[in-house]
Amino acid sequence: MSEQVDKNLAERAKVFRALGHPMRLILLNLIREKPRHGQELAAILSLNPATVSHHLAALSNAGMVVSTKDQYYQIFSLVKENLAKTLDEMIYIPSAQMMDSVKEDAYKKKVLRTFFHNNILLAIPAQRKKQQIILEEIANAFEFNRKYSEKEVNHILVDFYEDVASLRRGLIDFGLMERSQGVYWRIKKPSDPLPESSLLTNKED
Amino acid sequence: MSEQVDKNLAERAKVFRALGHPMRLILLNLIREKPRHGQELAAILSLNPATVSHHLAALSNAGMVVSTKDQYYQIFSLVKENLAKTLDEMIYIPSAQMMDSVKEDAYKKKVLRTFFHNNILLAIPAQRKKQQIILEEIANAFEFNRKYSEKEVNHILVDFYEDVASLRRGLIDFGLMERSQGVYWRIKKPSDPLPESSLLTNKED
DNA sequence: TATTTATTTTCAATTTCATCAAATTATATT
DNA sequence: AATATAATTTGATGAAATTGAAAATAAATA
Repeated sequence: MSEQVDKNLAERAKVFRALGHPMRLILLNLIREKPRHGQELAAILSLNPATVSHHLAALSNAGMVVSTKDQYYQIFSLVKENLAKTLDEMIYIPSAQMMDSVKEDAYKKKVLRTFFHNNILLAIPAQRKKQQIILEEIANAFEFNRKYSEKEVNHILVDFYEDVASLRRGLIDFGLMERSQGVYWRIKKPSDPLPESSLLTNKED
Repeated sequence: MSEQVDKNLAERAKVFRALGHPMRLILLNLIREKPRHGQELAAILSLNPATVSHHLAALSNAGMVVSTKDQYYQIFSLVKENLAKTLDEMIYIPSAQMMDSVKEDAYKKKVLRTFFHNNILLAIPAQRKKQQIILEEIANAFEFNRKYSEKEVNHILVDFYEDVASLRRGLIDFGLMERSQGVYWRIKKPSDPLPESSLLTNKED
């Protein structure tokens, strides 16, 4: 439940962050006039195309714009529905959920501080609740709607912790990722079931 | 005119940036329930008071909260009026002003790129229009609603450029700062008049 | 196939932000 | 005065964001 809010919270913050740059506000207004492609926007703003691409990616990740491909043009247009809310609505957390959310947040932060240092996992926690927290954190290194080979998965995981096999299995067990014939992909927030298995018990893969 | 928009743009972006952090969203919701002081908020969130202070300063600078002093408590409360707008309204720039704004922005960026490197002023431009741009940039290093001694002013300016006397005089001439008996303060955007004097002509101070 | 055009990704340099400890400022209490 | 409490500022450190050059993709066209 409070999970839901927390998740939401991070996502709301992401929207605000995406809007928190003057150049991106100009981009949105140019796109509002009519859908445009990156090259055009870069020309208008006399900006490096790569820079525009970065900005558009941020806006796209936050759901403020969508793009469709037309020939070799990527045409960006505004998602007006997502701009209809007031700041107030974007910010609001029902007070019933507040304390849960706050406590959850404080607990998570404590666990992450304990088990991570400089983005490196010091050890795999013994408690499943804590495993869940650290695995959710690690899962964020993977994008949604993308396939990863096992090699790619390992490459990402080894930066966190040497025992990539345990991490990989944990991500699957906790429903954060799925695998089919050697291909992995991230899963869109499961309904938070604690799995039977623990990362510290059955070690085979 | 397009100045007006640009200025606005930066300010709007600042509001979004202030809202672009999960912790600050929680802070706003806690403050919404009832006005609170920093210590209380820090305790609830098990956060260092200094951290809370920084967050509240960001929210305050963006106009999302105000504070009143009561004994030695600084009580923060929500500015609901500023949360009533939709994202759309916050973002919108009338298309008439768009092109002006864009051109202005591109020009400014070009001038700043030419005359600054790593936040250091390479030279004082000869044209007053460009002087204005670089001085406005430098003026941002000073806060509003604060007094600075000449020593403090110099200390800030010397990081930009050795000839602090010229910069100081420029800030005054262009109406970006005012001085009275050795005390300086920043001025709230004048109506952009180009002064008669140029930084490169009369050099006495 | 080779070349052009648009876009994205990767990498590196730089800047800005987040966080907390320590020092400082301001007010209240003894 | 000395002590206690709240808040802010400063400094250090790590994390994240911005930017653009260069390389990699992808589609169109000669």
